[in-house]
Amino acid sequence: MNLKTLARKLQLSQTTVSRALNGYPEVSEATRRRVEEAAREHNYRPNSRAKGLATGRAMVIGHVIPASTQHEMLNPVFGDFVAGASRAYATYGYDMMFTRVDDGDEEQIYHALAAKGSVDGVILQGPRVNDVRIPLLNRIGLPFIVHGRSSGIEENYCWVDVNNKRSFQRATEFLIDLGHKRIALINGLEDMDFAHRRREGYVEALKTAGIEPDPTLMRSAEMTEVYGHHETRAMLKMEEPPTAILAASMISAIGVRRAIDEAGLTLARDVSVITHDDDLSYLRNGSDVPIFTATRSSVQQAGEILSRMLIEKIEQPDAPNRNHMLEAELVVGRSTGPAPETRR
Amino acid sequence: MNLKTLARKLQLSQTTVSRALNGYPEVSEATRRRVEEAAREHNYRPNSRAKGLATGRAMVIGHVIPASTQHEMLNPVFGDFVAGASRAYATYGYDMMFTRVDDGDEEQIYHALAAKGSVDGVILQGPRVNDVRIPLLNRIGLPFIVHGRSSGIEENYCWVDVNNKRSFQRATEFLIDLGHKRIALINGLEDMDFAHRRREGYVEALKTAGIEPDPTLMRSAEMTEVYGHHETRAMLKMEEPPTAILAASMISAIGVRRAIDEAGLTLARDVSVITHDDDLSYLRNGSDVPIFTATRSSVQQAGEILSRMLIEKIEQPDAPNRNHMLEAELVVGRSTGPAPETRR
DNA sequence: GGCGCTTTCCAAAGCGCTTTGGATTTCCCT
DNA sequence: AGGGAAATCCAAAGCGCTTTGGAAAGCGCC
Repeated sequence: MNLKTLARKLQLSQTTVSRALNGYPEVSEATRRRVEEAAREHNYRPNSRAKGLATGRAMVIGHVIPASTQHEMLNPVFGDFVAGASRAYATYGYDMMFTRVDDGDEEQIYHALAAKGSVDGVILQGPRVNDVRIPLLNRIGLPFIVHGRSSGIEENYCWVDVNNKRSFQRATEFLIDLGHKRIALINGLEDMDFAHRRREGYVEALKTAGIEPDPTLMRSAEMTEVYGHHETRAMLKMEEPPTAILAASMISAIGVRRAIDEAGLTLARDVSVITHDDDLSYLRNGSDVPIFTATRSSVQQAGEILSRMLIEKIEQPDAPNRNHMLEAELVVGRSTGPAPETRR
Repeated sequence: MNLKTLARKLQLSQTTVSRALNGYPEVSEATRRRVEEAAREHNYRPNSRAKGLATGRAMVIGHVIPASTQHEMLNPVFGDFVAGASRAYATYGYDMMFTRVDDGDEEQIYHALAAKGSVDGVILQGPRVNDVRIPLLNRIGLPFIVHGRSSGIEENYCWVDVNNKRSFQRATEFLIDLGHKRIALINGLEDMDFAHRRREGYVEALKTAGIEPDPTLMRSAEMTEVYGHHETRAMLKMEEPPTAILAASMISAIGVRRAIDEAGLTLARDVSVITHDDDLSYLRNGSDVPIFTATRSSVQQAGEILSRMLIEKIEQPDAPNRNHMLEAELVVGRSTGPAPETRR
């Protein structure tokens, strides 16, 4: 069923039917009702490609997912983020499209998306330090918004980010206040901007407290469970092992915990752990009492805010770029306690 | 840059340029090269909506994601599945589109997708027992493939599934062979087909061994960490607690493990655990030695097979429906041991 | 009754591509 | 040289929608 046959069936012109369905005022309420009725009955929906061609709008938001460095899609954070984003899309009538990109082809892909006109805007996930995609997108002129920021990029762009530096600074201070001096950081990949900032916060808190940051206590990699386990096990075997560990995600914290258990140590008593908690639905930080002391910020909520802002940007291209900083809250759970030395 | 201006620039007709770019033989190699060169130089890409309108193909695969019962998207499995699928899409030139659907609107959504023509086919994720979406899609005539199967649906359809029944049957037998008699099942939601089948396998193994299934040892809910923890804690407080637990996913198994630790018991020695392992990239079951004994089947691989089969179906609509059964392998890790009674 | 205004509708152009049906040129062979 | 096949190109229609620029009808008003 297409417009033409529907119009013929109704003995009306395509124009009138189209206008009736799109809420234009030039059509009487009576015919509008008649048209809507018929549309429902015949299960008519305007062909999205034709509509897009005519309007120049795709009503689709693009997500470009790096493939070989597998961060984004495989990271459990991805699902929650997308769930949040989809909530906003659904209310505004947008669909979301994912395009996989192999490393190095990024410039290509963005050019292609813009030229093909298959999306009205894109969400830039997982920004790195000095991320070239930002100037690229500005140059191309495709509306975009960044989930996170990019240190080193001076250009003006739209972003939503968690205050990663502050939250890890606070977490570190919290441990210092508990008497810890050997505090390890099991960070994400530090070319990722969020990890870069977290490290800054961690280092700054240490320095402020007069503790010299120890490079052997700072690790960086993709935030898997196995990674958390591996690094913790290694560090616990050190001559002066850490008494506290900052982990980058719930998943890696689970690995940290496994290593602590295996070493015959007790969480909180022997080794304190603080993790960042993205508040993932499938991996809640406990039910009533949090398992881990954590810096918490819902990535699902971030997704929703982000996509809403992008849609606003698409619909009002000339509005100035907006930003939104989310503060992570520090929730105290069962994984932290006074430093062992302090106790004696 | 569009076809028209590109053609004008080349002093050629649109027809010739289009044919040159789409590999038709009616154009000389010389002009083809000239055209390709110019297209590259001007960064020309055919507008996907216009192309779609003309060809009747969207080159997009749809994923419909249930929203309120949040299983699919939030489940960490989602990311890995999509990553696998995207690999196939990328090689065949398809994009993937996600549409969020609130409960009850499913019929609507599929009708809309088909009528709007915004996708060439859909992947049906998370089939339930007696899933009405299958007859619906058959009726609508939109190409689709099911990730899993649906018990109770007799219609002919295309699917890829893990042999869930067999794998849980084997896992249960494995525990029985170790002397366990009180074996608990912490299952997923049992209106989901995969969970339904796992339970069948579990029950059948028990009965075959002459063990009467105990309803108090069978739990069912969404497979979160907190759920695994909660049910395990409850069961360990029973008069006759289980000596072995079958968990439905790595995430819930982590919760199971946490409850065992908290109860002061030791994994494998006091309580054995087997889990299903979807081989998620961020949640590998250990590095060299598996953490958990598990039935393992890569969901990423499933995604790839599934999307490839769907594309084949789209490109050859008249080919008969194909199916693909994946066998989960049983990997023995450090979470299982002989039943406590047996040891004395 | 004729004028202007609003209401209601329509024919046709245009979005950017593919594809049909032909036209033109080149080439080879007898 | 002439005829047919092969190679190369093109004009125009069509995909299904929106939107422009009017036209027709209905209305009150002087």
